[in-house]
Amino acid sequence: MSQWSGHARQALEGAGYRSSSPRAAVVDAVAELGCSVTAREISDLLVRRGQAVGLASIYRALDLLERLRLVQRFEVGEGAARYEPVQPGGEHHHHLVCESCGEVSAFEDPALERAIERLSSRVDYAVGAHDVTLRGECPACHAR
Amino acid sequence: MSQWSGHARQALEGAGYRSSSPRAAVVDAVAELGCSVTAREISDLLVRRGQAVGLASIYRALDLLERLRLVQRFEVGEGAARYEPVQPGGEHHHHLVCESCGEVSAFEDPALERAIERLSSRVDYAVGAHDVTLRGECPACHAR
DNA sequence: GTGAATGCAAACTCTTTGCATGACT
DNA sequence: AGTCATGCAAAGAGTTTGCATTCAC
Repeated sequence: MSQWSGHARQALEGAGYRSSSPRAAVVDAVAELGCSVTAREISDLLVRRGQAVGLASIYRALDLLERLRLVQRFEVGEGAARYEPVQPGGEHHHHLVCESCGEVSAFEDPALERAIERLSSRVDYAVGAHDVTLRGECPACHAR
Repeated sequence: MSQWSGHARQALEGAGYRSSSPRAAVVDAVAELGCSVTAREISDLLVRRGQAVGLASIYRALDLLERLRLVQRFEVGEGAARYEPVQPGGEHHHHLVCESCGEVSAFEDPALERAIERLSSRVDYAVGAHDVTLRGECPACHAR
């Protein structure tokens, strides 16, 4: 994951963007928090660390990272957008959302990826990305 | 689709909810607009028809329909939630979103459903629902 | 008649934007 | 020096909530 932050900084620089410390702090926070982060969570982490960055700048940084395809934005229906680092290798995962407690966890499934790939070549859209969300109850909530 | 509105009204009544005309109008609007509707789109349709219903009541009705699993809520990243009727038979589809013009269209794919089903039984969540979004360019935007 | 549903307006949350200040190259 | 980036505060959009009124049963 730390390898992602290097990748991201390099990509930003290569695209001609300045490497200011607020921006770098956001990149680090995304790298550290990893899968499924909220703008507010990034802000909270940076405040705790004493590197507070204005929320507006966090959104601007995330927006930029998204345009450079360094993060992917998605929503699971809590009103807040979630972001996660895009791995340079292309590996990626999808999400399980617990409808009781809101927990978001990740899974990978090659068979699912293959099905989506085959499907993508069949539809009339030029498909560039996809995401899958499974909803249900996490083991902890289910036990009750 | 009209069969859905009957199903929905019956389910509402059966669950002990009053059948007021604003609520019925929302059900009809969802049935008519079908796949992928926004609260504002419902409101606009009802205004055009002269059956205007307050936005708050539309949200309350949608919320209720969702709790009764008569509609499913999802978001494709435009800030507004989308809703669609849940067919009693269980047939369902997923969505293609054009990243250029925002158009949302639907597709079905049995192979994808099978992959998700197999996957669902393997994860440690009790999976109750799923959704898949493919993002890319629609044929019209791609032509440019 | 009684409790549920509605409508309006105010409140909230998340996100974006305008603008003056400050920082990289 | 010249931009680009930041921070703050205000503006926006979507959604929710409080409360008095209306309506279904």
